Amino acid sequence: MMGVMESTVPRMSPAQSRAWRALVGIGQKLPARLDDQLTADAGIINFEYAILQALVAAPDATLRMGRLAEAAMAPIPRASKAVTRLQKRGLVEKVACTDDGRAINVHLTREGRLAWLRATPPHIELARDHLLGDLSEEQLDALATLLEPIGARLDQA
Amino acid sequence: MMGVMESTVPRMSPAQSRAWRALVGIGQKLPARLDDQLTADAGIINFEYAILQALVAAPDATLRMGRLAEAAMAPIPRASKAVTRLQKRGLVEKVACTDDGRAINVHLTREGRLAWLRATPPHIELARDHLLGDLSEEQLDALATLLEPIGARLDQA
DNA sequence: GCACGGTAGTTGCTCGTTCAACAAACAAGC
DNA sequence: GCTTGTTTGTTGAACGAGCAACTACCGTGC
Repeated sequence: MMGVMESTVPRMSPAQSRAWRALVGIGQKLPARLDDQLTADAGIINFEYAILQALVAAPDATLRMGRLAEAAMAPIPRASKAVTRLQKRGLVEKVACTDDGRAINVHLTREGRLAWLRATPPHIELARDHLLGDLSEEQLDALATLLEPIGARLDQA
Repeated sequence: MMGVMESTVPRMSPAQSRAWRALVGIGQKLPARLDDQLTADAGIINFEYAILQALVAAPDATLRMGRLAEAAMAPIPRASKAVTRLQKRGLVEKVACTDDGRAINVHLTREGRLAWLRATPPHIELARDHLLGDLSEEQLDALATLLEPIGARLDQA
């Protein structure tokens, strides 16, 4: 009976399961690794880095909460709490918006920019040199071309 | 001054940053997607599925806690808590080991096997058909060959 | 037999994420 | 100028992960 039941379970081809395993492995280990590097070098986690990054790239180093969440590809509550954390550490400040009483402008402080500057070189180095370092331009393109459609499919419900 | 500071920040080539973005996107979205599918179909999260999977593949559907943690590629405390959760839901049972008083044998119950059977087809379908579906055998091999060294480098401290 | 170091798991605490509920402010229509 | 509905963020509670104690047990050497 057990044998009968298990025989109905669908299977993947060897190539599929190899690719799948590799993919899942990335999904498990990459986020943890990014957090480790950033925590060690700047005392922030990856998502907080994404927030600083978005602010660095923004005009006047300022972004409304909603836009910030959007730029960091996260739901608003998550951004709101992360901003509160960063504010307590002085990396960011919240400024009430005069145009719209509901809105909050998040502004990168000098401390916040310094943290970003401290975090970024090792971050790039990890990505570029350590993880992608030995891939040729063609391999990088091939990798991106293979992954992008998968990423796109992950977005649809 | 700001310009001077920013000019010292290292940069990635276009191909590198494209591949990097794709990779990080996978790392963010894939785990969440797996949890969503498994929660919807069997009321478990991905890590709990990994535990059931390891037990299904084990002789007598039983594994010592430590071996189980190893099979699920997780530290022991994480496995311990997950097993306790699964036990409370009746998917797994803990059996004291007669040989070694410290050890705990984790055994898959009938309920647990049913949950695995319920979860697996949609899980395979998501991986194989929805996410990897349109890749040829050659592309799957290429993807795995590109990702595996990256995964390996993620393991080293 | 006992003391010792090592091993197997558990538990407590902190932290970040999620989701639903909430408050506050805007905007439109009557 | 209210009221109703919508947008913008915040907050509270529940959950899982990580890490450092801690307990309990094994094994070795004396």
